Amino acid sequence: MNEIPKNFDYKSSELKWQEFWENNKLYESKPNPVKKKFSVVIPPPNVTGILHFGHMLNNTIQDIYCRWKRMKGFEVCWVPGMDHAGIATQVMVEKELAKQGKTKYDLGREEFIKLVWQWKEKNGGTILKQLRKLGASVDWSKERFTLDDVLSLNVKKVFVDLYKKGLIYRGNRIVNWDPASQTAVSDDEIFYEEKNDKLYFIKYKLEDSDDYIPIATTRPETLFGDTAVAVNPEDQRFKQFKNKKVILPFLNKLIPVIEDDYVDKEFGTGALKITPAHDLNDFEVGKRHNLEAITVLSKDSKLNELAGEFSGLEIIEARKKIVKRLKEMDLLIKIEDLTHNVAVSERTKAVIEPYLSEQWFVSMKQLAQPALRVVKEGEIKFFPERYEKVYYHWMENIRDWCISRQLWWGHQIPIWYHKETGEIYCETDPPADIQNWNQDEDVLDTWFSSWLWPLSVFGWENSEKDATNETLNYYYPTDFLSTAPEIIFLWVARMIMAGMEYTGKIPFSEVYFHSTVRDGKGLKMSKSLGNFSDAIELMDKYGTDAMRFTIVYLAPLGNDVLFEEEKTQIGRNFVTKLWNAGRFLIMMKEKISEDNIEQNKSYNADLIDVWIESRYNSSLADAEKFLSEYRLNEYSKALYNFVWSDFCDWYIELLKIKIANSPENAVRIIDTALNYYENILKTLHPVIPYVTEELWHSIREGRGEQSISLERISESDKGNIDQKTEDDFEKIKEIVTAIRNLKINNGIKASLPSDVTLVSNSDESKVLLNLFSNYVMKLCSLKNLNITEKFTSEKEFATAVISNFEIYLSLEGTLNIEKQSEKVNKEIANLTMYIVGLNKKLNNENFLQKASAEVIAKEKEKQSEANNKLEKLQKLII
RNA sequence: GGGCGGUUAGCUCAGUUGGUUAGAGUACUACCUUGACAUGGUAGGGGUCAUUGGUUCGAGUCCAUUACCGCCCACCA
Repeated sequence: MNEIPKNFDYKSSELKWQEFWENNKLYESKPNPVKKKFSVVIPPPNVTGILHFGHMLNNTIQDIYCRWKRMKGFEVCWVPGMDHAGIATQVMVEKELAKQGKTKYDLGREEFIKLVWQWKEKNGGTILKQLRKLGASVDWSKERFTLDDVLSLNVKKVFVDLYKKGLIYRGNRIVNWDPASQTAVSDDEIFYEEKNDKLYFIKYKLEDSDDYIPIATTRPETLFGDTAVAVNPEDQRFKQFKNKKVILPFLNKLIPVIEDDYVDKEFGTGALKITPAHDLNDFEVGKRHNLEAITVLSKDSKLNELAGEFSGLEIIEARKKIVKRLKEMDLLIKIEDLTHNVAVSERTKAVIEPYLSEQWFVSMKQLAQPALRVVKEGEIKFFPERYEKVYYHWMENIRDWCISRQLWWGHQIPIWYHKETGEIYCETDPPADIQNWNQDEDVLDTWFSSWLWPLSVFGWENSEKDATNETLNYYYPTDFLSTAPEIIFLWVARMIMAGMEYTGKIPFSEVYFHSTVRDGKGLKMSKSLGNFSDAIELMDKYGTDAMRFTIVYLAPLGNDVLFEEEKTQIGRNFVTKLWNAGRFLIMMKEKISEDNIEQNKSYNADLIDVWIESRYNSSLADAEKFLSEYRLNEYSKALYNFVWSDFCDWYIELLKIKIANSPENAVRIIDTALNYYENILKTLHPVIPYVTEELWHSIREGRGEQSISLERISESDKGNIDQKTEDDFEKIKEIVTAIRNLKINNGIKASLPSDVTLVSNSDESKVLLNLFSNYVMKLCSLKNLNITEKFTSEKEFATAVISNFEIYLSLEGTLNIEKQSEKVNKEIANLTMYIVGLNKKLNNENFLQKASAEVIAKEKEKQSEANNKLEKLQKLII
């Protein structure tokens, strides 16, 4: 056997196992009707993506479940892949082009797309390499990309299908227009910025008098598109304007005064100009009152020909000039400062222009119904549960989905317009006489391919063939989805809708929304804030296992993870501890075989064996329970505590003594320990894959198994959980701690052999102690341990009381009487307070009447125990 | 503005249907280079459970209120 280094050399070992797993195709899955399956699809990261803490957490979680289920005997299939990420990718390539002083128009659509593909092949997919480093046990043979042929065909099929069902329509809608990239962006691709602006108060004169309605606006330049002035129906100030018309400045056009609840009486003047083509709310008002929507801005945010003398001007300049002219015409009342939120494009940072344009929409109401039902009826469960409410609210108020994007990178819309007749053709394949048709220029929203992901990765094709598609029928619906809460609507809800619409089945049964990873102060990690740690760098520095363990240990269900580099010590130290425990056991095993002492054939399990068996099964049961509840931090803590405290601090320490005491049982003892250690490695493998694999091979050297990840984790055996033994053991631990405590507090070196007398009247306790006296002596460095019923002595002793034991530590002249009695007095004081409280409770008639008999009995027992202890303590003082 | 979470030791979190003197890890302090591990061992100090009020024999736990933090939705011209 090779010398085992003091620390795990993760740098070389990680790569070794990662390649081993992949080259041997350990995680490739095939439908296996004999086994239960566990299938998961990865939330496809952007092809431009780089692994950050969110990915690390999310993929570690998925890997934990996949490895755990695999080791529980499931046929596990975890499908990896990437998303083409329309805007992100296109913007990235456009930036590269810009460095060469070129734009995409210089290349043309076809060449540009070629270039993006080249970029993808060369630079894309970094994140998949990083997933390998993370140890993700995905099935690489099933890797998919949302622009793969099959997936693209699915996208087209679904578009055509929904179009023919009348669920996709073209409409004039206000969209968030990004003037910089010249495309509509979704609500999720914009953010709001607080901005200081001006609020202009303008007179709109009545047609037949000199009276006017004062309106307030931040955007006077859009007045050319005004088609009404609206007031609140309850606003008494404007009653006389009801059914009247006002004159639009510059154009001298008459527009009606209308009443609508939408208008806030308190804001501005209480009268609002309505510009349906350039404001979302105005558009809604316009629809209610049948108003015309007049576009006065061009796509690059300049006033168009309707603006007369101002046409061709940029917004800001036009605004200045218009205000100046209004003032000259005595139509400007005043200008106020105003702070308000302005929508900004996430990608280009340009101010979003609400713009009326022709876009393609999916009608959502009908699709939402079944998707709402399956969550309400519990067919799909969310963790944490509260996201169900969020989901209901959104689904019940769902809006139509704008799916067209004015981009080149993505799935081009399968719609062709006849050059002459304008007729619309919608099929997956182009029309035969293609020269007479123009295809719609737009591409589909990236989420239009992602919402089919759980179906399309398994070869679904929306045809009769699906019924006999073994892969699809075996793996779909998937079992588990782990994702970020931000994309509950963008992605999760839509996958449920697509699943229900196309298969009548849910796409997954449980959804876990993982924590948001923040910095130590609770701020979201971002490059601009500079509080961004590089996940990969830290993996290199501390080891992947340490990072995986730490981040899971820190992630409570439903709360954020506050991550700081120094916290990585939790995982690093634990991995080291695990490593060294294994190293020690292997060394012991070697040493024992070298000693070559004849072994006893019969070995009877003792209390320590029963205890560790019980603790192992309890911990395993806890771990499983926490996993099933998605309480990952508790799961990792349960294992951490078992390994560190029970196994290393107590079991291994006891084992050293046990072997020294009975070398004729050494082989049996160390083999038992190694067996537990193997079990520990297995239960930890899902969260700490590399170290456990490495150690497992060290332990089982020459026995030919492939990988620990293909081993089985046994069921936790409730029958082997022995609460009585665990309680007894706690008593021993208490006594050991108390004796050590006495030594330290009396200035006796821990290693100095001392005499201790334990006094107890309980036969049961004495039997227990006698069994362990040898261990207690070693653990506390005693030269004598006397167990008796009565004890008196003239010598000086340090004393303590633990449950039904009195402990006397011989001081042999080192006594510190003051310190000693101070300690006991303090304990007596505390105990007395406690007893007073109990007495009060037990003398309270109300309590005796209303509390359950069980509770009362419990309280009485506490009382007598406390009195008992008090009595013993008082005796010590005298 | 509407909705939803959270607030327990310096920090990160547990705390079951109300019933011990509220627990753990970490950080801190002291001691220990004991033949796996100083990325270690042993022990110790540290909390009026955010506020106020209520229900109850009994509240960290249930109800209400306020404050602060966070998230989601909407975005007011």
